Amino acid sequence: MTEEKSSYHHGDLRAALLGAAEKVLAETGIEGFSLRRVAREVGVSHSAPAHHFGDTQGLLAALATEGFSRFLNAMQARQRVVETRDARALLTASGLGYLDFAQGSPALFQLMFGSERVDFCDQALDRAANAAFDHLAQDIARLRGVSPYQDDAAMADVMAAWSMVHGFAALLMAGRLKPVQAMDAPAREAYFTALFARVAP
Amino acid sequence: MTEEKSSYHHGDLRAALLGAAEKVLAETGIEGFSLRRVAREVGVSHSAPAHHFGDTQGLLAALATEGFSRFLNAMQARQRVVETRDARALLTASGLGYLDFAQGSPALFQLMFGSERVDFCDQALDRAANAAFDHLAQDIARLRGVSPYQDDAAMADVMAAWSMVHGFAALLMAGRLKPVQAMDAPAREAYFTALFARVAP
DNA sequence: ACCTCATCTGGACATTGACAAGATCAAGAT
DNA sequence: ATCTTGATCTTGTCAATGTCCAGATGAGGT
Repeated sequence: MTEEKSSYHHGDLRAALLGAAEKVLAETGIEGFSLRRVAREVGVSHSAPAHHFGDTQGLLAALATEGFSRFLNAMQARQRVVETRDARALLTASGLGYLDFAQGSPALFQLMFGSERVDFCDQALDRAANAAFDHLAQDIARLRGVSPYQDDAAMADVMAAWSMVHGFAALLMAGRLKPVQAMDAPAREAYFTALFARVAP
Repeated sequence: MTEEKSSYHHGDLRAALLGAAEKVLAETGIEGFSLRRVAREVGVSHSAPAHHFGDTQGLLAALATEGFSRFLNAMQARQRVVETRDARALLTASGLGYLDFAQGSPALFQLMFGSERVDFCDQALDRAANAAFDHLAQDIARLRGVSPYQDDAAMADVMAAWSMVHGFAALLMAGRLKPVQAMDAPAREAYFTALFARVAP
């Protein structure tokens, strides 16, 4: 974190831009996001980001890629504090991690799932997104004892679990789940856990 | 639909702007949406929309309001073609209508649920959104025989149903439900129906 | 010492949202 | 018949933005 703004070359501008971009995204939201503002935040010229990310889509794609990585971490973090190795408890933990991420980084969550500004043709992004989803698939595989990629019923479990968590998270972030929004964090978790149990009976 | 561009006053500019706005939204998406482009589409000066809607947020709020109205219509339309009066069949029909709307107007769907550019403080918008959700609540009420607003278990059913449909629709629109996207329309409907049945056992 | 090339700067251009002042016109008041 | 009022729409303007382009800078290899 040592400040060194003497040199013409920044040293690690790409990482600095990504960090600033996340800050700007969290502050202004997707719609208010601006390349020039990100550049200002870092203290470089307005067109410096272009060299590293091409255009706005490029920067947002990189940001979303990092987002999916943290998204995966959030699910794994919840699983790490689970005492048992019970497959159902681990699946629920992933769901709670899913919610943790959405509530902790709402703008990033929205960027990853609800924006046309991200280009999923980007290979790194697609890989990161698939890795996060594969994690849920593995949870189902552990629960069912068979890989969803080889068993249609298990794949249906995956789809049901994804849809349920994501719908709950998205509606909550959109402010459309008023009865749930009135709850405090522990009550909300318990409520979600009960709902989530329906998809993996 | 008679063209009359002779007069200085348009006659029903507000409606014309709303129609053009929906067209522009569908063509360019939310991020590419532009007030000036809408004005151009109607053949009117670039700041004419401001008088009717204030600013961009105002127009999008009006657009989202109309969207929720059609959203409700889509669910009701599916229910109308149901032969039986079976409560479960009617709930499923609502879910399929939910999907119809999302797939038929993806940009509008995204505007209504996933954009910060819409101001839900707008009363008309909030009323339209609540009306659409109340419809699902009534489906559950018919199924359970008790109003969700008076019974916590029934409200949990509503939350589960909302989360499931919305998650399925949102992930499908985001291109994240690859196994489902490969299906044709009838297969997709059958698949969703099977998933949806889990939340109302 | 020189070269090469990735990195970063500064200027330019078209487009946008918002604002302000004025033009146009319909409808009621006198 | 003329005036007034207010809603509707236009024109001009400003700052901000994304993208492109030519050029400045300097690190690392030859």
